[in-house]
Amino acid sequence: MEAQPARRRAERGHPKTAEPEERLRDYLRSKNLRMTPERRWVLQGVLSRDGHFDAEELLQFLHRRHMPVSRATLYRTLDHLTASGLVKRHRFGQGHALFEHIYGRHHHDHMVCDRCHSVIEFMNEDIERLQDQVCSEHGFVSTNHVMQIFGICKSCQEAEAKRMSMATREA
Amino acid sequence: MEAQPARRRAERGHPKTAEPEERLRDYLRSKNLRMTPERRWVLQGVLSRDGHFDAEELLQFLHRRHMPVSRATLYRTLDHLTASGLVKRHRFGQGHALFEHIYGRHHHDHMVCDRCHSVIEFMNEDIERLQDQVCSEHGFVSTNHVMQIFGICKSCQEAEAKRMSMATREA
DNA sequence: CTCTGATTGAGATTGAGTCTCAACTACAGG
DNA sequence: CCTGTAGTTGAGACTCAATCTCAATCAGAG
Repeated sequence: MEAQPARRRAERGHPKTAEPEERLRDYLRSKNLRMTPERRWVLQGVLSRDGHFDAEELLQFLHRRHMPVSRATLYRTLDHLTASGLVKRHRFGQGHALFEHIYGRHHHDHMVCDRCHSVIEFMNEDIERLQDQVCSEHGFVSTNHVMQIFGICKSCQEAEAKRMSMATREA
Repeated sequence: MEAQPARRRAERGHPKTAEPEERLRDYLRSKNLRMTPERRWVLQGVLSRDGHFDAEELLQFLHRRHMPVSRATLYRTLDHLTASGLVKRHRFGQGHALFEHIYGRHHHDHMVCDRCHSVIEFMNEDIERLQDQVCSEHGFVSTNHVMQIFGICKSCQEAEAKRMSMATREA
């Protein structure tokens, strides 16, 4: 919320990973952990992905890019990235977890289509405020929340409507 | 929302499972599925549990009560109960799914304590209304939603505060 | 440069949940 | 009350995301 020091301005042109890497390093240091090439690679991979991805997908991506990280290390690093607030882990109904990097992004919630599994992001200040209110009513200190609305997205509804009208015409 | 037929009134004294069983039966019939002892047992077990439970726990409970349902059948039946709107499935962070029966209960959301894993239920009309509003803004038809707030509950905060003050006194 | 405790990866392991299939059974229709 | 058939069950095999093991390796403070 405070004004950025002038020094920050000079960094604008830097590679996108420089600052988050610094943040990861700080986190690691605070836990007596070490920066390693593998952790750097995972961070890079995570930042390069838009939207939601799963661990397997990221693993493939890293291998294609000649950043050979083992599955074990990938999961371990995703835990650290989550703990350091650079990444968020989701569980949308299906089996496995999905991740998204939240560095430099605003908080948002999700609508998930039960048909096509597409994900719509949204954010509503009023809801957020009410959530805080509910928490304080219960003396609960919130560190995080998820809100997922499941249903049918607009285009799936339209597809459905079209299919219905076709069927009716035939009869 | 309509007035109940007079016939309903006479059922007040019936065992708690009679009406939900009817509802399950209707659902099964609509899908060309059959009512079986196993499905009845699972329904009974589910209704007898307050709050959240996992599949394994329910399995043990049923076996103790001499209602020997296999793991496969339990999962299959929980799917049907979920589809018929008698049960809700949750995934609070941890690995496995938790269930709760929602027959005769009002919709509610959850706060989950990261320390002690206790779950606080809450319900806020304003939030619900805003969610509907967000959906209609996106032409999204919602069938279901989950909202989970993670953080530290009141009693864990107090425990923490006490521990801190002890530590300080020592130094 | 050295030493120590953190880190890594291959592969084994876990565990929730699903699948298979032969034996069984609910129930609609005689 | 039978009978036929299509749905149901359970033991155990299987899946697959995620975690664990442990010997070899390495980061980084001093």
